Amino acid sequence: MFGPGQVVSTLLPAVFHSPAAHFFPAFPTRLGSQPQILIPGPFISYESLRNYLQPEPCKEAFLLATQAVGMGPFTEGIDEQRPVKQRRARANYSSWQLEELEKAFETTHYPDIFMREALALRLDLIEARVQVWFQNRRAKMRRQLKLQGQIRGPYVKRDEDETSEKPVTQRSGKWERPEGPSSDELRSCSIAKLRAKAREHEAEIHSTVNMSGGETRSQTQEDDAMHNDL
DNA sequence: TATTTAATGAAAGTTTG
DNA sequence: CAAACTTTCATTAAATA
Repeated sequence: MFGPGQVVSTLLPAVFHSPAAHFFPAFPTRLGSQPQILIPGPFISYESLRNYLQPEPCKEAFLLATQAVGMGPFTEGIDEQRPVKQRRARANYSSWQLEELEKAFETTHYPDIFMREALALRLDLIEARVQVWFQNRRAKMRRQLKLQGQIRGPYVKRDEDETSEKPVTQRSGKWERPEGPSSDELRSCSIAKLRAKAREHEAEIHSTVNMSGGETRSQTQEDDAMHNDL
């Protein structure tokens, strides 16, 4: 339906960080209170969301591109083989995004690709950010549990709620759909492929589209402003 | 300045083609 | 078997109290 880049092409970072960015799917909970303009999720390309916060492959592509063209502040005085790898700008998630992430975390500590994608779409994030958030959140939980254990003594039963949860849908590092077979697996395969393709394409896209931009800054301040306005 | 937490990279595991 | 995915863990660094 959408070729990668087709939708994105007009959505330059500058546009994306404008208030227009907030036309993207908002929360049902938030929708309850205020009517707002929505663009249905399916009309937003995966790439566009990824572009929203640039993932690493984009950056690399960008670096490579700027190097190739011989432009870019990045290349000056830099060891040719090792271009300075800029760290991604730290995202600053808005309170409503964090709320929803926390809610989701209560549901499961190990969301599968589908849940992450859905969540990402809903929160105007890219799936990679959601994934990283969950990783860090689990790390935080483990830290807290450990601390708790130290305080309470050797064996604290990881009692009740989700603390007793392990990678439920996960088997030693590999994810597995709960319901298991057939169509789900097929879908997961195709999604993985799509995502791989998307990555390839976004590299191309960004090598051209992103010349002006540089790193995106976190959108969430704007989000907050916007959503508080609502 | 200390704390919190997003981002990164390495290592190790599984599945798939 | 390599690639593509996941995980944890340790670490770095930005934002903030």
